[in-house]
Amino acid sequence: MDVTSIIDPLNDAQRQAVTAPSQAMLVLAGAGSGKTRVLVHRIAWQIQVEGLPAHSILAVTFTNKAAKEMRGRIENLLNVSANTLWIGTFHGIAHRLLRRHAAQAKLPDTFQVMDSGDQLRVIKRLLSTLNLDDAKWPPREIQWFINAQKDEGIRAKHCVESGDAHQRQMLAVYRAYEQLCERSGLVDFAELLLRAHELLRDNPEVLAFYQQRFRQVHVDEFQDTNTIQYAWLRLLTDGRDNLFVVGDDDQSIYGWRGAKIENIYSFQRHYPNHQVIKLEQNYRSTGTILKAANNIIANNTGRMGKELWTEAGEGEKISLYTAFNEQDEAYFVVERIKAWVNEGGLRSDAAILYRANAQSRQFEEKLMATGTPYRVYGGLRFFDRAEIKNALAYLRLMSNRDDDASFERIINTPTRGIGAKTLDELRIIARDQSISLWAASIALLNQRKMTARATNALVGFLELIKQLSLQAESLELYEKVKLVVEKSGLIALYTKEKMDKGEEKVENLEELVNAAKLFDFDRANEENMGELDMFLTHASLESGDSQADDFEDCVQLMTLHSAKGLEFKLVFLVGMEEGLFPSQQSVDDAGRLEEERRLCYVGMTRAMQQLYLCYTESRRLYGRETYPRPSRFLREIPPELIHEVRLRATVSRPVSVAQPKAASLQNLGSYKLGQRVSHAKFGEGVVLQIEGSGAQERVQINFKQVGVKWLMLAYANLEVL
DNA sequence: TTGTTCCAGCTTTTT
DNA sequence: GCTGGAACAA
Repeated sequence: MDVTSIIDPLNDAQRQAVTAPSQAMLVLAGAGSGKTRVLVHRIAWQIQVEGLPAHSILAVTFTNKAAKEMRGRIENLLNVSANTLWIGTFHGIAHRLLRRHAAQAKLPDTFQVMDSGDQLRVIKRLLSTLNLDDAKWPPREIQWFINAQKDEGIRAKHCVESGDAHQRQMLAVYRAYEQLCERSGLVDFAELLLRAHELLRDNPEVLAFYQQRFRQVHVDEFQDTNTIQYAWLRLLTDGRDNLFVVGDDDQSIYGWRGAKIENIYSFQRHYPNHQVIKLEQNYRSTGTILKAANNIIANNTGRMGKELWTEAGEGEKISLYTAFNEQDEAYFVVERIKAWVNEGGLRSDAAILYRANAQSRQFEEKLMATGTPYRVYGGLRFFDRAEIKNALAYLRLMSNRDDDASFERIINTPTRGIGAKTLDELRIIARDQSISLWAASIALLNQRKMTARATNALVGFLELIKQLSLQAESLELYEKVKLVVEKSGLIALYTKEKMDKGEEKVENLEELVNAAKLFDFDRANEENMGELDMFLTHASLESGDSQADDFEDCVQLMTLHSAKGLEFKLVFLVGMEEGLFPSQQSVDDAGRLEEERRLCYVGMTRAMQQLYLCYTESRRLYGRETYPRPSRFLREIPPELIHEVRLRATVSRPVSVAQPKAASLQNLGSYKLGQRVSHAKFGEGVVLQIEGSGAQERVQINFKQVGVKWLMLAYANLEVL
């Protein structure tokens, strides 16, 4: 067997991790140190050299993307298909266990997974049936509460009632929510993990089976595991020392959603025979970038301790740009990207990273204005779109009549004359008799108390669903989807919706049919599920990319969080200001501040060749002009690594040359960048930028007293000093 | 039922 | 200051 291809591409530390005998192992892998490579090669090693059958290996990741990549790379390395290998997300694997052992997990065979949007809707509805004012009980807060409890493994019945009225009410909602999910056969994301944990904990024969089956368990991004995920891993590997985890305490940036960095420390206590291997050689960035990143992260306390190094050279200095305001910041970045492209760089090798999504707009506008293609990450995903969720809700209801969340979603979409009144009655019956809305509809019709119109409308809806189920029975999956999309009236609804929005929705529905056609049922069809249920689960568990892979070469815009795991030759880290990064909400809490610092570390280590840091002296935020101080993280970088960009020279534009026709107004040519002017109301200032021409010509002025403002030249009545 | 107005909220995100 | 959602009027 060809072992060389597995171990040859590895450095010493990596090889040590890959070829170690089976034991508990903690691989502390710094940014860009070949973390995924170690996992992939470790698994390949076990199959090819240790002779473990592929089905006895489990590998868990956080995202579908990571799981997919890992499977692909293993198959590539071994040159065989690795279907029997269990690689998936925590939620995906948990779901698989629950499907296989639905009865032991006390779930109906037809249970459906709901995503966080569905969950929020369920909670909102619950609040109204409980007669709780959702202004006083914000649904999002309750959702957060419920998920946080579940992430800690706490069911409503385990919660200790404190005297606190607020907490008691939250608990009451939690309890009601659990009942509703039970009745509707709905399982939310956190529930998947909690149920799977309970399944193993309470069924010794199931646990024993999987403990024996999985001879090796691997975990990626271990620093991001939460309490219940780690508890689940411990059950699976109890007493067997076969847990292999890879992570980086310095890259833990999801504490706010329940990730427990402490799990890394607990690991060392729980598996006393473990071995720790540090991967510190970096294959991504220049020496300068690493030095700066190391210096920043060194300000955190309680680290495991790691220092990245590289064999590559020092590289260029880190550039620091001080912008007047966010417009100027965006302008500068876009100019630099243009220069990069002119020198032969790819746009897709350039990334603009920011702390908050709201920051993207300035950059988008400037990129748009210069005709530079770009892609913004994040935003609505395919399966999150309203029209898609509506179509899926029809399919769900066909599969499971008791799915109240879907029932509510589509009972009057498209409108079919079933109003709030009928719905209210249904809810009351459902609540009083503890039955589903579907069953309540039948009960209500039997009472024969409704008006003919309402009766007809309701009967029409029930009949529609029944008819659809009947007709769908013998059809292929994609034909079922097609049938629903057409017969439900959704296509008709969106076709007549005005503006181009409706057209897009119709296209998305067609895309859904297409997705069903391409759906790879074989991939995971060992579960006892029908094809339709598989597809619906797929829709919940993999919300799909926000846009289909666009092969156009474009500039990448994303938050620092979504940049984790990626790398770019040219990186702009923008908005490096106190209050923005670190964010205002984090500065008072040492723990949260350290998480912000890790985020900064993550951002900087994305850069391969060139790193630009930017901050502004003035920024419009929530409609207010603010004058932020430079981020403290900037001061944590040794000054000798930084090159301050002297800006005006590089940014000035030949405005008067390019726009000779702007001459209609008297002031042609008298405004240059840096020109000192005076305004009747704002006083004295300096011209920063000039835009537009003729009556639209505007100048940006930094006033001594009132700060930076844009003024229409035609009305400003400026006096040149 | 739809279009309009009003009002709160405003880090980060995957599953 | 903008956006999305909910309340309200026609």
